[in-house]
Amino acid sequence: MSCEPEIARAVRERGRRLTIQRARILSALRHASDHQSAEQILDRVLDGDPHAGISLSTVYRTLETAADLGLTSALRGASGTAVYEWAEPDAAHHHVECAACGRSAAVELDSLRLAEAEIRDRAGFEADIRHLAIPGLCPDCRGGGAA
Amino acid sequence: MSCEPEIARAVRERGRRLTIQRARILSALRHASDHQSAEQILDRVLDGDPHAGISLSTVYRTLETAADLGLTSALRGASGTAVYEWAEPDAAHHHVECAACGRSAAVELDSLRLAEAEIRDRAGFEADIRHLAIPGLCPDCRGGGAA
DNA sequence: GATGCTGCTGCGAACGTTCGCAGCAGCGAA
DNA sequence: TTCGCTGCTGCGAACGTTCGCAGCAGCATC
Repeated sequence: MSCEPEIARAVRERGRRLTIQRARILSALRHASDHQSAEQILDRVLDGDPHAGISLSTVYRTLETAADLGLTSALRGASGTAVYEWAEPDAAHHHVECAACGRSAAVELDSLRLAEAEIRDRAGFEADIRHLAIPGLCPDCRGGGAA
Repeated sequence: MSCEPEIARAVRERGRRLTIQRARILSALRHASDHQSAEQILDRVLDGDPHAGISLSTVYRTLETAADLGLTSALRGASGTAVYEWAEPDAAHHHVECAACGRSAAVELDSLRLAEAEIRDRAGFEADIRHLAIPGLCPDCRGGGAA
């Protein structure tokens, strides 16, 4: 886990305490290849160390804190289950999620950047669409279900 | 409640059964001036008739069914609590919700229509952004919190 | 190394929502 | 009007998530 010092620095630099739990949870998410639910992250942590004694509450709290710090980003879709990913500053993207099969895809959408500007102009809101899983129907489910 | 025949017709026309519960629930939402949570709707129904004996499960199921039929639209925001509104076909709009105070606003956004087209082109997904409360910070919370 | 502040944690309860089940009731057919 | 099919309902349990609380432990200070 070569990235633990990096995580430690990132947490402490922002004036937060580094706890064993935070290091384990963030490291697990850091090494995950794709979106992870809170429960999946806890499984990963306990997989690495069954005696870690980390609770699900702590996973949720850590992920929320880390999102505040800009280390992770949370993604809440129509399914109700939130998923989390390590925030790569370069890989700013948007997410589409199939309402039927749950499959998700990442897309880079220029029009959503426009939309954020439009929202600021019209309603004065500072919107953040990146943390949103846009519901929809994927090609497969669309083909099978409707036209 | 002059609109009950209208609701009855709308439900039956689409091959669904009209039950007392559905009529009451949809009528309550129809006469509400703004977004209502499932619990608020149940309160309204029981307020009109305390002996109605309608359960929260039925409210949720009815609202989901009605959304399928295009009668209502569900709106799931970052708060986790879903709210529902009567679907006015003319008033297609998008929703922005303040992550800090929960206040929401409706905006008509051309760029989100573009985004739907862009998503179709790039990912093949048929997206529906209208049923989404876009998280953000309202002018008040933005002013008080950050800049 | 010892001490103290306070931010963080685990526990368990509670929230809003969904699901499975057995029974009820709407609506078409007779 | 009666009958039967089956879609709908109420109940209660379960899900994912959040919250309050008391105690623990990171980190700055000495």
